[in-house]
Amino acid sequence: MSRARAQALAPIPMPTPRLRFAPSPTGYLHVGGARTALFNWLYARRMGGVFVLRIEDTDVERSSADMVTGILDGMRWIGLDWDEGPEVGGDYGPYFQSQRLARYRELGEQLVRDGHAYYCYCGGDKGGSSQEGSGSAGGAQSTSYGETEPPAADDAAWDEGDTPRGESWTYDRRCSRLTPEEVAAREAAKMPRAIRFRVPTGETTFHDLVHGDITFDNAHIEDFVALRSDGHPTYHLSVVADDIDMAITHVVRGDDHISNTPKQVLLYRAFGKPLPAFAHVPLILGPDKRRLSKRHGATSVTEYSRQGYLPEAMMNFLALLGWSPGNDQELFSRDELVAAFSLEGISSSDAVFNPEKLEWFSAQHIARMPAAELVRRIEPRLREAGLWPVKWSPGSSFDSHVDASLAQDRLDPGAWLARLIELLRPRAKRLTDFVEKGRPFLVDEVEYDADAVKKHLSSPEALAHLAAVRDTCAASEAFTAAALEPAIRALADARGVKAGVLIHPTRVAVVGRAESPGIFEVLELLGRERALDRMTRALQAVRPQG
RNA sequence: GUCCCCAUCGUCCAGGGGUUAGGACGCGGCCCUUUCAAGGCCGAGACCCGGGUUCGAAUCCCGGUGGGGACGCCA
Repeated sequence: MSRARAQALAPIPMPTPRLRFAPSPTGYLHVGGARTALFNWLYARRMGGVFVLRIEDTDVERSSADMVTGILDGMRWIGLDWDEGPEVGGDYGPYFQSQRLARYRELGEQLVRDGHAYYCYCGGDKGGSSQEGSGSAGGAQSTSYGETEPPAADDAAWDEGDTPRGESWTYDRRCSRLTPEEVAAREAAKMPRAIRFRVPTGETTFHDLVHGDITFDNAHIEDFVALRSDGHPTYHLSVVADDIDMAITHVVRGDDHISNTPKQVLLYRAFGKPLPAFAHVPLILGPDKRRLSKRHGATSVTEYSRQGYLPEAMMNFLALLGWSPGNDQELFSRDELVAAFSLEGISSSDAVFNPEKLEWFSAQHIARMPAAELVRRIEPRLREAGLWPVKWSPGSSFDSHVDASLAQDRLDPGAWLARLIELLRPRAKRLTDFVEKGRPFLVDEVEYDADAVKKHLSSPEALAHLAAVRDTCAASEAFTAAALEPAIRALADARGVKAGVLIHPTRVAVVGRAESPGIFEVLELLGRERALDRMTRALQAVRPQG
């Protein structure tokens, strides 16, 4: 606190915050990565800093250009833009690690020269690891069922050997002890060599903005490979090299990187560079509390886009998954999030992804979206479903399949569509709902739901009511909700029934379903011709059975 | 197994030495109502356990338990 005061008195020039999101293009953008990107972006925007997008494609085998495109699209969909990176460039490029390989090699050699690393000729396998435990045959870790579980009671003997049970298999550093002659011999033999970092003894501590100080005993840190024998860097080297070269000030990433951080801290020190600020954000879990993955269903943001969730909702939802403004506000626009965001608000415990709440956010953002914008978002979906009712654009004429009587009523297609959307809006959770619930208004032939017909349109009484309603509607001078409602209510009185008794069959007749927006608005929107026609046809279709 | 992180309603969060422990999603009920929603109101629902510090602990400390993550020439 006193430091903050001192700053207020005599501002220390703070470098512009530079944050980055550094996805590996080995898969689509999933919600966990999206949230990490979001937190970085929010903080950069909040602080007036720079948001860098860097593609970590050093794993040539698993990376692909398609995935890069997918990730970029996913970020754009959520509403994240980047100041430096693919497609926009920047002063610290290139932003693909595959284009920075020379730099990593240079840095790798520098580590060796400075004594922080050494050449390792052990090859791709783990040769030189600790001996296998006496009981473990095979050594295939992934099928560890029986042999990794020692006998419970008489396990004292397991602890006696010089390879204590449970010791992690760390590289035994054999190549670090090679004499210059031995190294020369191997070089002469052109043996492939990797560069391994020489982890010093002692402890490594770093400060984490969400977890506080975290300390690791270096004894638990392996002499990790920094540069592979094929000349490609490992993640640790490339990340540190780039974060240094790109002047990254804040590293905000998933909790799963905490155990990588001490290795990277060691690299920063070996390079003689100051550490960035670290903030490790909690992970997003599935309902089973395990790390979110494909088997939990949709995890790619593209999939949520396809399912019609609003990107505003996704951003809002993701922001609140592991972060809080400190009060009870939940609904945020993008600008409000930027204004409210702080690293202090990030929580330290993992969060379970709750699709139902995401859907609620989506409904809330739909409810708040300006009408014109909503139409713009819905249009491509209606077109795709063959339901777009306007020939060219809002303001021109209706497509042929929409009732000519609408044109007679001198309704502008854009206005008509806007009214339809407003009727649907409070019932919509996703953009797909507008297609689904709007369909009866946009087709020539309604599909009749069998259950609805059975329930509301099968009895002789219901059909008689429907016929009466049709006649009343036909007689109504104006085909508007305001005119139809009193007329139909009066009809109900005259027939000695509640209005609902008339309305149910009418609804099923005109939209084919038991649910719809208010029936009077529905009738008005449908227009006289289509509404009467549907009632008539319903009567004809059902009568023979009644 | 080893190391690291974490622990408030089912879920997401707020709070935090003395509170009727707050909000949201979901759930139940009521209101509104022509249906379905939306909206409004009400309700059920939580501080992991054990020690310690303290007049007082959900809150601070320690231990346990539980959960998660990491232990690659993947990122």
